[in-house]
Amino acid sequence: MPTHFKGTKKEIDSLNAFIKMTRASESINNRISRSLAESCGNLTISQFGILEALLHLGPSNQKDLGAKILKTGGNITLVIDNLEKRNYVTRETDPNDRRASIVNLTKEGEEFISGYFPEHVEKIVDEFSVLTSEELKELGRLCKKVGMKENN
Amino acid sequence: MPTHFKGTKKEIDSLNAFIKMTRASESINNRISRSLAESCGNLTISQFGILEALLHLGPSNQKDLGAKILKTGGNITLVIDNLEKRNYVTRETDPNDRRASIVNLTKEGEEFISGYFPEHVEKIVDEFSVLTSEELKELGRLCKKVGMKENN
DNA sequence: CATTGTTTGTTTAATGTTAAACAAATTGTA
DNA sequence: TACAATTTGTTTAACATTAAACAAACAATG
Repeated sequence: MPTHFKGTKKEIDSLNAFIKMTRASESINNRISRSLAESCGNLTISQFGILEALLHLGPSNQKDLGAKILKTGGNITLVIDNLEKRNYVTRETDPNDRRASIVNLTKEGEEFISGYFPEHVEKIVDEFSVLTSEELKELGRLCKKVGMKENN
Repeated sequence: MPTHFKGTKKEIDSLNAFIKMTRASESINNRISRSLAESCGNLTISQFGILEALLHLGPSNQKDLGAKILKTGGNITLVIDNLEKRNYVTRETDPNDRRASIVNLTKEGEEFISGYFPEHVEKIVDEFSVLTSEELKELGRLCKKVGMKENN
């Protein structure tokens, strides 16, 4: 189902790449979302993203977490609020900059995310299992190249 | 900034591809969204997707439109409602299946989407301009392959 | 010091999204 | 025909997301 758009080769190829990338990404993320809701007490993909970031980056302020999961500041406030209610994270004010809150994983949050992460990885491996290992690397490389064009 | 996760090569490569694909897709779609809001009277990316589908597929029922833009039925109802308020589409009941509404582009909707589409395409071309034409095609091919794995 | 601008996080209002429950029309099967 | 199951669209409640306005802390410059 290529686009019916009549344009230059470059336009058609760009549009096709865009549509296919969007569809692939959204359908995978929809399935991951549903898994999280089912197996993890209605955990949101944003909440999961924050936990994941904290696990791998260590304590971080909300600004950095927002940049990491590509959400706006107001949204991060709510996501952290909800994670706090679950006792998965705590906030503490940065002594070096009292505007900033440093978000920390609690013991409970750390146990949850590190325990669930392998299962999450297996789901993703399964999603990409149609690609050869060369294709997988190439896909990563190409998406990185496109994603790097952040600054326009 | 590859993931700090320790796992097999396949796990790491899958996770990297997933993260990079998600980031690339979301950051591009965020920018497209913002453009639509600014230049098109707060048109939503879902609304735009529906108009685009109608332009290229012709009149379609809500079920098919939902499948096209990967949104749930209840959401399609609202999106079509909002497009109706803008006088961009109309609903008519399918004479062959009275459960179904066939959604049509109005003259106004058709003029809007076909007039704006070239500008939209240029934005996308620009987003992917960091790739060579071979890379562009390969990205499309790989995403298609991953996206086809719909049925699990 | 005072002022000005920036950064960080919060709040609010408007809207989008989903899942679940539902009604109506259709289809299949006995 | 009658009955059950499916399909299509709608409604509702709960929640996520954003942009905009805001307050507090910081930084820079006079």
